[in-house]
Amino acid sequence: MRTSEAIGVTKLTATEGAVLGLLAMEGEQTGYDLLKVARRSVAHVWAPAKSQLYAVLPRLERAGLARSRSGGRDRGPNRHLHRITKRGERALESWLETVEPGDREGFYLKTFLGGLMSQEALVAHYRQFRVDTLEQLAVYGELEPTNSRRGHDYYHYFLLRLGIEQAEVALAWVDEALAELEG
Amino acid sequence: MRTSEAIGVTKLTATEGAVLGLLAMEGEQTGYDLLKVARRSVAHVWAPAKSQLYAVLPRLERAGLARSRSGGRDRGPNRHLHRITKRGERALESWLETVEPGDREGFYLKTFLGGLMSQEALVAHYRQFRVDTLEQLAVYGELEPTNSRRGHDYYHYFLLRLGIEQAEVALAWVDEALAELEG
DNA sequence: CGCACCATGTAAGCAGTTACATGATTAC
DNA sequence: GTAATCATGTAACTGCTTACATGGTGCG
Repeated sequence: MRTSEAIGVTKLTATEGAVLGLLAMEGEQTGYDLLKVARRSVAHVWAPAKSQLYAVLPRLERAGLARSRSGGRDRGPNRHLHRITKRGERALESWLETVEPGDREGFYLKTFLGGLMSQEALVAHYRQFRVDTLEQLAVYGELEPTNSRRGHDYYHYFLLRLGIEQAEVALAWVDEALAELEG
Repeated sequence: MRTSEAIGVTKLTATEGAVLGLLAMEGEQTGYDLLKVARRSVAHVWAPAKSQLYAVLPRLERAGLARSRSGGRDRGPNRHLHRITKRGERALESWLETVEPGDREGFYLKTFLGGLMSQEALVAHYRQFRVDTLEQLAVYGELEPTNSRRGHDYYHYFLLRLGIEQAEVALAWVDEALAELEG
């Protein structure tokens, strides 16, 4: 949120984007509910700590991207129901459509919220992920022939193999996904 | 370093372990050199920022795990040559041999330094990684049948597939690695 | 009676990034 | 000249985790 109210769009961090995305997907929620939702849906991609979530919500509110109201309960601690604002929706859309080369976490998060963006934007993310994966494979391809398989290199080679295999699977996956999304 | 000088062993964070590991592997180094070494070796597993490295080195020194001397150069900024101490070696060994369930980053880092630990400790790390991978697969196995492939689930399914395929590759990889290490 | 769940947060520390700041040496 | 490399750091954030703190509700 450190930037550019001047050009009318607020830049979001991943945490902010994720929370706004959940609010957009799920509607008005308490912090507690957001945590539960996150844990049973995005968890393998993004798993915020309780303290982190409760820190982000007021930040979003101060920036005018979300608003909260005290929710209908008389007992126990005040429930704060949070919802995304129009400004928040604009910021979310702009964040969702921004492709960041090399940002794998961002890719997972944004494509998890794929239903909130245009087809073109989604495809652009997948295409960038494909490029990133190819670059990763190229790095491994340079490393591999320099590995002597002796001394410390013996141990490094195991990890190199895992990296290569993971990248190859990712490449096959992204090609299939692109075929389906663009097909 | 927040703990237990009382029992004689200092617990290390991942960053501290990684730096001590590099010092143990490469011998006396400047911060600058450590950065370069890290970038051409561990980079795909652990890639510290410059500011991070320069912050850790004095921390290690204050804890008596590393020592530095002004290195032989008259010009430019002082070169600080860092080396691991006996205490550092003990702390490193204890960190290396500690298996942390579910800590994938830690697994990568520690097995990268596999040459610095016993065969048994190394195998224990791989075995735990196998268990973690199976657990991950079990989580995906529960998620998959609940996915409707409609609405937002349509987008989540892509990520679920990637997760499953990555985990399957990891499982095959760890089995092969264990066969080689235990064989 | 105790435990799990609802619901909110604060505090403290490390992890990691980007930007700022300085200044010498070496190679083109 | 100027760019890269050597070599050191500081400042300011955000991200993320663990531990602390509080208090009501509902179930067995």
